[in-house]
Amino acid sequence: MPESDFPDIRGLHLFAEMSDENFLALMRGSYVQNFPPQIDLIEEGDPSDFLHIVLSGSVELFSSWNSRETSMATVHPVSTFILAATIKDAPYLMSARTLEKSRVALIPSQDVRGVFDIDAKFARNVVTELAQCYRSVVKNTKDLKLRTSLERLANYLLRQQKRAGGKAEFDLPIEKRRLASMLGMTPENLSRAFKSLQSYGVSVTGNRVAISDQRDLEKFAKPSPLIDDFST
Amino acid sequence: MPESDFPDIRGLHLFAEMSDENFLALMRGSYVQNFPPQIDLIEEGDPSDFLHIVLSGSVELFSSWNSRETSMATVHPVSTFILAATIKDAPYLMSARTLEKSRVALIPSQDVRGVFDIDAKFARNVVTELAQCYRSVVKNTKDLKLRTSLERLANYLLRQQKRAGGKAEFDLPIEKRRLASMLGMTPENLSRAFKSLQSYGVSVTGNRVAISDQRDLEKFAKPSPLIDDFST
DNA sequence: ATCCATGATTGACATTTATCAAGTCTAAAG
DNA sequence: CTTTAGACTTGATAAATGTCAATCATGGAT
Repeated sequence: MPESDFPDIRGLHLFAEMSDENFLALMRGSYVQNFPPQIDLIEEGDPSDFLHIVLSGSVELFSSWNSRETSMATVHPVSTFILAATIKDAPYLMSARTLEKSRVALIPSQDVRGVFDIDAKFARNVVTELAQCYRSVVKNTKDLKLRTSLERLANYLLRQQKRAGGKAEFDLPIEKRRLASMLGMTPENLSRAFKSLQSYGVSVTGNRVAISDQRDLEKFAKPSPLIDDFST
Repeated sequence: MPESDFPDIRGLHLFAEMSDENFLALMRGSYVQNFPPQIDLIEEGDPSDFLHIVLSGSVELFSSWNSRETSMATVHPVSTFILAATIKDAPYLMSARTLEKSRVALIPSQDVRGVFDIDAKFARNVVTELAQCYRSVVKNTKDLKLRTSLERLANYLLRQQKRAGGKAEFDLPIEKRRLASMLGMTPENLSRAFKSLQSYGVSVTGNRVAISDQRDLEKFAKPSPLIDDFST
């Protein structure tokens, strides 16, 4: 791996506090690769040989069963993915593919587990990261089970708006078909859901979303920190 | 906490490998309490002051939003719950209530975090436990998003059957209304789903389930280790 | 033993969501 | 500039799921 990539990785909370020695040991066995769009990086069920880090571009995590497929998450730079499988030395539960041209670092799982055992700071941060991931998935489950698809979309828009700086207008960061799958609905249904949200002041043209009546949309969406907050 | 409860807790993988000294330090600040059925132990949103351990009885984890409620998991002895909140020092994402008369140990979260920082073995096992929890929730999400309610029920029955020893007959370990909520459906729908599964050789009387044609049910349910296996 | 509260079931119906089949739009390639 | 492939949309329809109301168990309490 070129040393120019070190800072990005070191900047991740996960790697920020470990010793230089251990960090370099991890980097030594790792490598970086550039992938074109729509390339499968991981297939669920495979042994978890590498911890992956998206350095640029973006990666979709998805799962399949019985010839159905669903989007589980989109990973943006700079983030790791499939940490749990790496730590547990268990098969991947999700597949991964690039959405666009992407640069991905690969750290051998064995090395990660090795350093985990000897570097307490790293171990500490692995735990924080895992706890964070766990809580994200729990929130997602609550979103899925407690809300209708229309409510999920409304709250998604509010989350996205906040993430984009809170302005009344912002761009959807992913394709609508993928968004539909993330929210657990069909693309057709998403189209109709956007239409229904017009009554609450939401208008969409292409990827651009405008929220004309913030108050009204929030009254409908009823966002909750215990489902919609990123951090906590 | 009475010393008689120590072995049960020490027997948990989470606490099995830490030093005696640190284990006793944890126990020193902890206490045990007996609760009647249907008592709220935790309300989501509260600060996570204690790591909880079910010693006997059983506890339901559930969540609410907009006056709806959903069952997230049932915790059986001997297991901890809400470890992630404790470690992150973040508010609980789920509420908890006893389902039956239950004995619950409470370990101050601050102590858990303290020992976590000085006991590498404990830290190691916290990570394993968290990774396990994370993967469980991911499997649950796949179950919810990739399967219809009928398929979820069929696979639930197969999992329960395996857990009960693989016999053709076994008992449902929870109320049907709660099962319905766990599976993301209404009690009425669960009733109809059981009826629909008759065509695949499933018969239910009260809590007793009998599977007459294992092959047929599996052909319909299409269980997958990446969704239905407990361990991996 | 009877009563009563609670959960489970059933039927009728409404709502939500998915599916299928056209279409429209858009952006990149020739 | 035109073509074309893919995403998006729309309408019609079907399937799945939820709601409401009534009824049927079942197991404790009196």
